[in-house]
Amino acid sequence: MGETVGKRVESVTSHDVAAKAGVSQATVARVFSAPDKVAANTQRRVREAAEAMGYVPNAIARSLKSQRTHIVGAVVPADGEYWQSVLSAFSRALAERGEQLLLFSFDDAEHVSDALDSVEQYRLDGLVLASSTIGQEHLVRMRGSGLSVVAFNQPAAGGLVNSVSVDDEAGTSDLARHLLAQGINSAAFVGGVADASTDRSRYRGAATTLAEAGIALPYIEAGAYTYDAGYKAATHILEANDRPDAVMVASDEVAFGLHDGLRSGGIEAPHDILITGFDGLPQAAWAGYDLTTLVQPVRVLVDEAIAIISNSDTHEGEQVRVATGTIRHGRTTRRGIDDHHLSKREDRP
Amino acid sequence: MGETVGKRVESVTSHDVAAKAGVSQATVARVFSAPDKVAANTQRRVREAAEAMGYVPNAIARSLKSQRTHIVGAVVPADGEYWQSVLSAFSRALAERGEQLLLFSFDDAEHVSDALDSVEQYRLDGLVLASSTIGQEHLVRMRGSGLSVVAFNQPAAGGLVNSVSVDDEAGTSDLARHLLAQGINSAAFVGGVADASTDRSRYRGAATTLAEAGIALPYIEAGAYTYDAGYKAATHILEANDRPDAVMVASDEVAFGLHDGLRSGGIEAPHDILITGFDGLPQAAWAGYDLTTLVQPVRVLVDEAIAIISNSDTHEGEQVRVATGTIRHGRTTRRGIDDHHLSKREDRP
DNA sequence: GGTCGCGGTGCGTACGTATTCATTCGTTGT
DNA sequence: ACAACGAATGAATACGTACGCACCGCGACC
Repeated sequence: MGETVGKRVESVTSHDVAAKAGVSQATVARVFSAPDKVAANTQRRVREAAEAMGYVPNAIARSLKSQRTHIVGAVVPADGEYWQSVLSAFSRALAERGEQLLLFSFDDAEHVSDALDSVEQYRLDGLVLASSTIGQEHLVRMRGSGLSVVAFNQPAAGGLVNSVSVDDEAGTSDLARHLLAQGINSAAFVGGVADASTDRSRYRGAATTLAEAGIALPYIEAGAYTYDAGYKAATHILEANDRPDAVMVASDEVAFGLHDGLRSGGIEAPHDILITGFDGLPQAAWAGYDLTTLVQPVRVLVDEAIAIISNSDTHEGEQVRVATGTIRHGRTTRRGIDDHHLSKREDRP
Repeated sequence: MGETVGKRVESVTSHDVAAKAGVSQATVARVFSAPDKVAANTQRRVREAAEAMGYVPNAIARSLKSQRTHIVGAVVPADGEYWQSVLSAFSRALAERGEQLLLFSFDDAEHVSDALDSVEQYRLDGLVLASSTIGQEHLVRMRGSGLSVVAFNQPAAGGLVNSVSVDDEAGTSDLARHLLAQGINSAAFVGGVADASTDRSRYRGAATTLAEAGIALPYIEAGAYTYDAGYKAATHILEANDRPDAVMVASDEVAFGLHDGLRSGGIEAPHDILITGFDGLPQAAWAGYDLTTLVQPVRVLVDEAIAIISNSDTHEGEQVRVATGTIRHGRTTRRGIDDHHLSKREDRP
């Protein structure tokens, strides 16, 4: 183990390269930031020297000088399948544009504040705030910090900061219409957290549309946007006197739990009950679920968010983009194998 | 320079605060980086001025001076449930230590190189390389760049760079013993990508242990570590002349697909076949699967990785940590539902 | 042929902070 | 009471790069 003689890997700078190539530091800097301003001949000499010395431009110093970090921050909940897919999409989209992604994920609302403290110190080019559990006081604070902020799927943030979100209300409205087309006569709604703005919007879209058909939509709160919460919420359906024809769930992950919870109680979809989700997670396509759900146009939302961030002269609170999702038609609402019309089914053991 | 009187949302620096508080810039800097070196009285004045002006220390400048960014990079595949859980764990662990996480995720191997280019420019405190699809040439290159690198679950990297990984061989060996205890007489192994080092290790552990009991272990390659690949691989089992008693799968996500693929072919676990996975994903605990799997001690691995990175004087290639997982006993290997006595809670059609 | 224009390069400086060194002042030891 | 000392602070500098400005040489235009 004698190849490296001490910690001698230190910091070869543009000055070092300049000396070796026989040019000035400024020229070296230009080679790597504005190549068209340097003669081809000189450029080749510099690049050779840089290569030989293992020179790599220092992005930190560059950022300090240029006041642009090329880093976008993302504050995202640590848990939840949906947020992970959003994060993945952001990472991809930013990489394509040569931007880096600084990740702040948090368990509970407590840590959000700590994360935002750090956010301010790094002079990021932009900041994406995901999760509807971020309080308004944080939004206001970030707005004042001078960087361009965009709230992701947090409808309530509209007017405070830029925001992009899926059209929750239109989404559940579409799903409700789809259920009506299947001939349902009753339904229930399973939400995650009742006072989340997305939860309210999604319920409203469903309830309004069903009301037009004269169908009431009782609300059941699972308590969290998790599989377990959905599994437990199934008992509310199982123990009800008259079982609804369909259950609309506020998120796919909760829907998976509900699906399995109902099955453990002997209720199968779509035979005994119809189920719809929301989000369009990859798992919704898994054969084990094959869930009918509203697929969020994540890529569109992400691109919009990045566009807003890049366009730095957008005044805060002005941009409010809403994208509409599309229905994925899965097994869980596929009627007709053994019953063409809906009626209360008591023929199950 | 003079006092700029007017609307200045941008850049309130330590100099500005110093002027307002009637102290020098050095004192302001000390208040925020070494508070115990400043008199309480002065400190209060400075903090008040800073608060009033909305001063926030500039982490970029700090990093340039101190040569430490407090940012750790992570190169992680964009897809795959397992990697997302690892990422989540890293994010949490780093946040607790006041470090930030710069995320580089990639779709295919092409983009890895681009990502690593960026990695070098930001002078990160450390770098985590996840995914076994990172070529050795990249490892060597990173090793030479002077930052402390640690390979995550990439056994083949041992000796080249620091590495932490789960004990694949011991894991599948344990699972195999568990299966033997269930009385199996035949088995098959479904891998993801045949030439991945983790795939080979996991197969070896299973095959060796089963061989001791006189059981051969044919290898089936799913082609990828995805649900769909597992679903398709099920056909190999379904079409086989004599169906094995058990299938050991190299990853949970593939196991889920296999499970559902077998079910669609009328083969149910554990009634007709036993299934084991590997990784210990949250979904393995979902009632729909309840998969027997080897739970990776992700938190331990992550902590080890961070410890190696923090301990900057560890020479590359010296640290090779291996952690052993624990078996999660799920439904998919629970023999006796139909063989022996069992309290049937519900009948399956 | 002189001046204008322009591509190409060097010099100097600024980005905002951390830290070394020197200086001042109040305190303690004998 | 005087010297020695430590705590507190200010002045100056360095971290590595980008960019404005000045400068130089050379072809073009009138």
